[in-house]
Amino acid sequence: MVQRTQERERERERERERERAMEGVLRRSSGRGGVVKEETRDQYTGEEAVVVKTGNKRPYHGNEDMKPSSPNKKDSSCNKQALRTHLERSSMEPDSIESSSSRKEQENRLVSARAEMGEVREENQRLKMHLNRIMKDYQILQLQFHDIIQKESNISTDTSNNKDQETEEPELVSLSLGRFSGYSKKNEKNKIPSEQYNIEHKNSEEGLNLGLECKFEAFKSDDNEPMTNARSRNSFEESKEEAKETLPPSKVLKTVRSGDDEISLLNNPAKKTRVSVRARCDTPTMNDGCQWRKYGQKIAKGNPCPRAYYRCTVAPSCPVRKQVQRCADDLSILITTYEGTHNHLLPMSATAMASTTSAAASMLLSGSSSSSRPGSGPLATISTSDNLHGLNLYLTDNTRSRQFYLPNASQSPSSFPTITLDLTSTPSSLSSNFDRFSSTYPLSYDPTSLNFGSSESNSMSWGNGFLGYGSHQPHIKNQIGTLNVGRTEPVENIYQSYMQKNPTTPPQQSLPANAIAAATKAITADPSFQSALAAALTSIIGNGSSGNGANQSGGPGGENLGQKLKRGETFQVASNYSTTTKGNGCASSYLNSSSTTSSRPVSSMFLPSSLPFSTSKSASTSAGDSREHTN
DNA sequence: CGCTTTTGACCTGCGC
DNA sequence: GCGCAGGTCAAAAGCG
Repeated sequence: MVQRTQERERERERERERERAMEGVLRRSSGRGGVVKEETRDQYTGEEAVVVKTGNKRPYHGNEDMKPSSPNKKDSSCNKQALRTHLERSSMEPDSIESSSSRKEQENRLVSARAEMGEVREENQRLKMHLNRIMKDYQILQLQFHDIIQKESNISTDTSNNKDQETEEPELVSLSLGRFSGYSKKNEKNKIPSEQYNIEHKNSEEGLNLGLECKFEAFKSDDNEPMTNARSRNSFEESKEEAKETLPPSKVLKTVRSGDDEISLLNNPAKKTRVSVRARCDTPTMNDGCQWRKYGQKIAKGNPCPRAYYRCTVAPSCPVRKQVQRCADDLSILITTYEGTHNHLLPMSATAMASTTSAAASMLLSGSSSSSRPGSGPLATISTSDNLHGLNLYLTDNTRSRQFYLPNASQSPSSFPTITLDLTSTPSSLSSNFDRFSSTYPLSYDPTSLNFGSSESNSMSWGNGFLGYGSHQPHIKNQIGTLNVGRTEPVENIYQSYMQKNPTTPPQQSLPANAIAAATKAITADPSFQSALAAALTSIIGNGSSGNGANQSGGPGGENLGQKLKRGETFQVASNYSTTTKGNGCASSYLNSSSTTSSRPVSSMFLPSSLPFSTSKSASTSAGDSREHTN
């Protein structure tokens, strides 16, 4: 009996010890677990919920441990449960050393989970900040858009008495935020109702597409649709007449053709503005978000590489086409020439590129439109490089003796005025300009974004309008500005610069970079661009074909794009964006500015970019999509 | 089976 | 008018 009693007492003591041990550990773990609980609660009730949701939306590249907090919380609760079970088991065992080690293990896990959650929370806060900035930018753009539309409506009301609608139509200028807006007859044809427009607008807002798409309907490249801009035609015929008065007939045409792209455009409806994108890419095509179907291939003269012809297949009637060809001089450079305007909703992944090319084309058109007025005097517009943030934009017009950028006609196959966005140049003085950009344009982050090729992919992709580095490129921490493969040093400089400016940004591998979206943003958000654009719009809308409207643009003493185009100057508009396959096929690029001279104040285009390279094995596919997506 | 790619033929514009 | 080059078409082949 005594022994029984003693045994019972011993058992009770053991149980008490177990309970004490359990309580102790649970107290400790509940201290950390409390955090978990609290965060769990916050996830559904507090501000953190938004943050967590935002994080959840982000497909986490690379580090799966950094996935949003809910899995971690789950893990934490599981850990707690496991800990309890483990402690119960271990308490049964006489060896307490083992249980203490396991406790430490559990504690370590808790600590690591907690740290991860903290990181996720910080990142989410940053994302929120970026989101807010983007929203502000969008609102600004929206206001400007409405102003332009109001001006347009007022002016069209004034002039409607004198001119019929047919004449007015080509004068219409519609600005859309990366979308096709329905402000013209043409859009009426396409039956894009205002509701749809609103939806698109809304989508743009939701999708934070800030790309400015300025469409000059007169030049809109809808196939088989003759331009009926009598007024413009008349104005240019007048120009010709003026030229004839002072020049021998043989020189007239030459002067006109070599002097003004717009004249060529307007006199030849078939001529369309093209936007050519040069980028380093080892893959056959650039994936930029749209669906394309190859309809032809030709060996062009002067280039051993065949030129491929693609047609947009997002909508059956979409007139947009593109040509893809490798540069003869540098086979690593892929030249993609876009032609036409999408007449359909673009996928989110395609809006950025579309917006950028549209913006570039619009710059061309706006510049030339305002410069087309003979005797208009010095045009007070912008120094292009300034306005475009140092993006390298080259204008090519093969009708002229001078040819820019593109070494031979085969690469600029037509007589269309072509803007080339050069994304291949060597960066220079990035950091000095980066500060401005980074302070103005928050880096956005979207891992689903812009893919340029991939370790497995043969295609370079522009996803979601964001350039992003693949998760499998953890060594690339951040790329702001130029995307440049194989130039890690400049990247580091940029990164350092950015870090100085944005100390809160962690050096994670996927630091946001949306080269195209940022390029568009930079182009469109820059005050000088806005003034230039406003000038162009004003000159078109407000002055019609008269030659007086050119002086309304921005900076005094400036020279507008069109005039420069007349002389065939090279414009630095394009982000020097390059991608190459490196190692496993991943490429990194960065945008940079190539203009650093003091005479040309540099406002470099710093395009925050991350470049996840798509992982499709197909030559024409990108990650997650069996079809090619390009813009 | 449907879609895409390939590829030779055809069309068109331009220069001589 | 002819030749050249760019661009497009469409049938055949390939692919999932």
